[in-house]
Amino acid sequence: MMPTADGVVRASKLPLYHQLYEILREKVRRAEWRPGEMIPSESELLKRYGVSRVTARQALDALVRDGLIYRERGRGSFVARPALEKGIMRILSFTEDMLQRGLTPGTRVLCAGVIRAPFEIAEKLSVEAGEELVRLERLRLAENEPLSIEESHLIHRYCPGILKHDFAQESLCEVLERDYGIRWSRATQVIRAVVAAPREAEILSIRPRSSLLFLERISYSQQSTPLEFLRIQYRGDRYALYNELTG
Amino acid sequence: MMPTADGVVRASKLPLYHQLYEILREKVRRAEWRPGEMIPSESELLKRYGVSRVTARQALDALVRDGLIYRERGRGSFVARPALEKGIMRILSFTEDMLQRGLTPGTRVLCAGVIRAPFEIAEKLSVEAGEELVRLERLRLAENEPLSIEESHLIHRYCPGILKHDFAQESLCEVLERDYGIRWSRATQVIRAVVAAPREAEILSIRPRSSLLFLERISYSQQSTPLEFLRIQYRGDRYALYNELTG
DNA sequence: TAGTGGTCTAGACCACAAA
DNA sequence: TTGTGGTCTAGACCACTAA
Repeated sequence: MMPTADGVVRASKLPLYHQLYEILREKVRRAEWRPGEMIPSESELLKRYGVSRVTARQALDALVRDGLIYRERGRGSFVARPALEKGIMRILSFTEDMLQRGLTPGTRVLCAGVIRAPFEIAEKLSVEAGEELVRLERLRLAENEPLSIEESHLIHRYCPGILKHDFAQESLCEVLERDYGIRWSRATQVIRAVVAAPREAEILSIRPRSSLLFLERISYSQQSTPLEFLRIQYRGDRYALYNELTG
Repeated sequence: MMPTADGVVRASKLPLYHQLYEILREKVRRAEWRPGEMIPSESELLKRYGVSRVTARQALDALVRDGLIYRERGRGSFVARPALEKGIMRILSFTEDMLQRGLTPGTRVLCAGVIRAPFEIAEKLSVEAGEELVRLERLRLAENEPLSIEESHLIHRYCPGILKHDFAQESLCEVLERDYGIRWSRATQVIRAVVAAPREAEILSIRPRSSLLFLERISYSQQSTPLEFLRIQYRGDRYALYNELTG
């Protein structure tokens, strides 16, 4: 439900300030303006999009809160430098994560199919036990070396037919967004240290009983519906998480 | 620079919406209204504080973003239930952490002394190698069972004489705040899974080569000076971290 | 001095909830 | 029907920056 072309649609159900916010956010994201560069002033936006000043400011304020732009009185509004994630951990796809770390990502599919939700997973996804889930198990590589095993569980009825894709080539995230309009708004996760089971040790090419960093994550759609339950087991010797805390 | 009494001050340098925000935030914080209870409607706030609707809404929107209130069209604005810390991890003392988890904390001091900063720690604290550091190693207990080993390193010149305290009884955090005026404003940390070394396994009463959740944390004072380098090794079988991610 | 963003106002129409 | 919050407008004055 994006505003068509490049302008706001007054007939739309989406508020004008939200449409304008989306338009400007896309321009920043697509790097239409470079970091540090000035974006159109408020008065230009009023003329360009035919909205009132308050409405335009509502959109701009949201961009400031997102850390995408900053504003200086008397000077203008500017695209922010790629922000240091202010203590907030973002949901990253494996590919994004690897590229940020300067590593080349790779993927092999270990297993892909539909299963009946066991009780403990059904509970986390707020569905009935026995509900159909898409289960996708992938080996993730960094620089062609095994790094982690990811086991995704998606509620099948929200993404029917998704298994026809080859997830060694395509990103699950991208397919969900492109074909099903699903994007993650937030997630909760538990972080543990566990001992590698024999099967996982073999797949990851490590000694049995090595340490693994183990994540269990529930991801929520924009409608705040839990749609994915994810388990990731990272090789303890090759992966660490980084975060910031506030006082 | 709080608004005096209970009203906005038009002569103040602080914007009206910010004054109103502070006033309302205090009322919520002091539990003047109970969670779930309706707060005055916009029209009441306009009359009560003599501001325009846009201004009042600016204050209310900020409270919504803070998670202190929620609003429902046609019904009113209500005090939110105690919010789940929205993805931001806070720096907790061991005691706070245990009490939140409903466990009884305990501490034994394994080692306390002054050392010369080795290179890798000096670097993280931005001091010269060889600078005097207070090193405090503690065993942490939950329900009288070993849970973790904490190794703190503090820059000695910021807290001279701190070792006269008995840290089996006193909290390091509290002593730092009370006697030295030091409080943590933020921290950065790295999270890993490691294999327990023989000494640590013995202290923690676990099998050798068990998995440990390993944190390395640098804590910054209010002046943004790094003052503490902390290593914590948690038993993997008894401890997990929880956090939230944003999309 | 001209242009920018920061603040504030009075008033309007709407969708929605509850009585 | 009444009251609530959601959206939007046109216009105003201000402080600040840069020429």
